[in-house]
Amino acid sequence: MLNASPLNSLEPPLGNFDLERPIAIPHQKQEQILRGAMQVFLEIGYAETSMDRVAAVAGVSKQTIYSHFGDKEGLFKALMERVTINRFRPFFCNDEKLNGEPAIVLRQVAETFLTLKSDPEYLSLLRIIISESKRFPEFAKLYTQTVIERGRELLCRYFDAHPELNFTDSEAIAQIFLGSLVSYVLAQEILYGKESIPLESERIVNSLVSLIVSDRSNQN
Amino acid sequence: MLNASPLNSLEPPLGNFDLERPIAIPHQKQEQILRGAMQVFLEIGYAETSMDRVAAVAGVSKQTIYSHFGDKEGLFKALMERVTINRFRPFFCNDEKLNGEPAIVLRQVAETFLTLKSDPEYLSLLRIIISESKRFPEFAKLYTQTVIERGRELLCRYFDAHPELNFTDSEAIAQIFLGSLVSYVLAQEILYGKESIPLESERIVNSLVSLIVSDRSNQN
DNA sequence: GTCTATACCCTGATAGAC
DNA sequence: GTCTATCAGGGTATAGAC
Repeated sequence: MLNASPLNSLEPPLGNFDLERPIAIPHQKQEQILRGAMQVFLEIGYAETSMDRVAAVAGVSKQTIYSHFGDKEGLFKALMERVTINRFRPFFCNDEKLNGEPAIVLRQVAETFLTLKSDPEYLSLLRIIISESKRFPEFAKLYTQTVIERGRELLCRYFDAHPELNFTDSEAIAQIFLGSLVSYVLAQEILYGKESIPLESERIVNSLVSLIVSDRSNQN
Repeated sequence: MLNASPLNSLEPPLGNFDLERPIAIPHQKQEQILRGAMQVFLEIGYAETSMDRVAAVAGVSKQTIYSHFGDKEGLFKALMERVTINRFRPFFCNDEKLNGEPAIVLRQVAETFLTLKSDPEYLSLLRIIISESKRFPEFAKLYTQTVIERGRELLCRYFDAHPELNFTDSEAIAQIFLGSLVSYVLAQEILYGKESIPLESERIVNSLVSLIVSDRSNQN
């Protein structure tokens, strides 16, 4: 089994991704294969995806895929590592925005996050990460690290810089803040909530912000 | 294709389940098949599950399954309908608990919900509903209806009966309350957050309750 | 390096005995 | 109703020509 692709050769042990490491630039054929693979895997999931279909969509022969990525699992891993990190890393890296009044900053964070609601690629990616979380736990962990852990850290830092918010456990509050947004997207989009129990983003943002910045000065 | 099983014969159009309709009691063989099917489907997902394996686990021949449920899709649908409704319906049906002081009632609701965190069957069910939400949207909708819609309704009714909470949009608050719990379970258990960024249930419950019951009397 | 052709396995589904 | 035996098709992966 060949394993000399730039994507795999320097790969750290599973579940121990280095988020700061720059993504290796693959050769042109590999890029072409990965683009096709992304389309198919994200559309129909791991088990349903056949290598024939990936080859057809990517416009290469099956053997070419096998020589570059070893087997189906190798292809999927290479794809998911690239796509997870590339999609989510930029999202929580712009620290500079977190300055200003809580009501305004938090509203902006929430609204930025909720743009994902109408991003089909993000929705497919989230679904496949959950779907394959048992077979490929490393990508579930990678997601929690890149999105949840980073987001929580950034929010925590902001909360701690604003003692007037009066939080006794800023980590938990950050988790609640992000979690309510994640599950709102999940329920409305992936679980078709918008078809049976629609609820506008704006209402979530308004109520969430008002809960967070509410005056707690006269409480224990 | 036979379709005379009690589970299917009276089935309403897909995506239009009647939550009040009592579940038909299947014959003994059907029960036996469904138990085996549940084990396999919840463990490894729809696409990976083979009818051979279900037959082996259930202790019947493949043909017996086919004569009862028609095909793989029919088996899965019968299973999911039963298991989704049976697992979730009782959860939000005990209205009587929702009486008393907000801080106490809401804490109890949250704690009850979070018992699901250590319920492997619930976790598998949630994962497969999300995994198959594209192929079988009807069960995603069934889930949103039985869990999210019902839960939101109950909470809304409680909130509206307690104007001192000073909510301008109790529906949105209810969504945030339940959503933060759902996503906490998702992140910690299904996405292995507890291995990399553990956070105790108690902290979530404390902060969530304190956010909700916080004094908003001197705000717009 | 990339292609065509193919080996070999396992799948969902069926036929027919009892 | 339930079983054993079997079919046709499509899956991953490989061999060998160029």
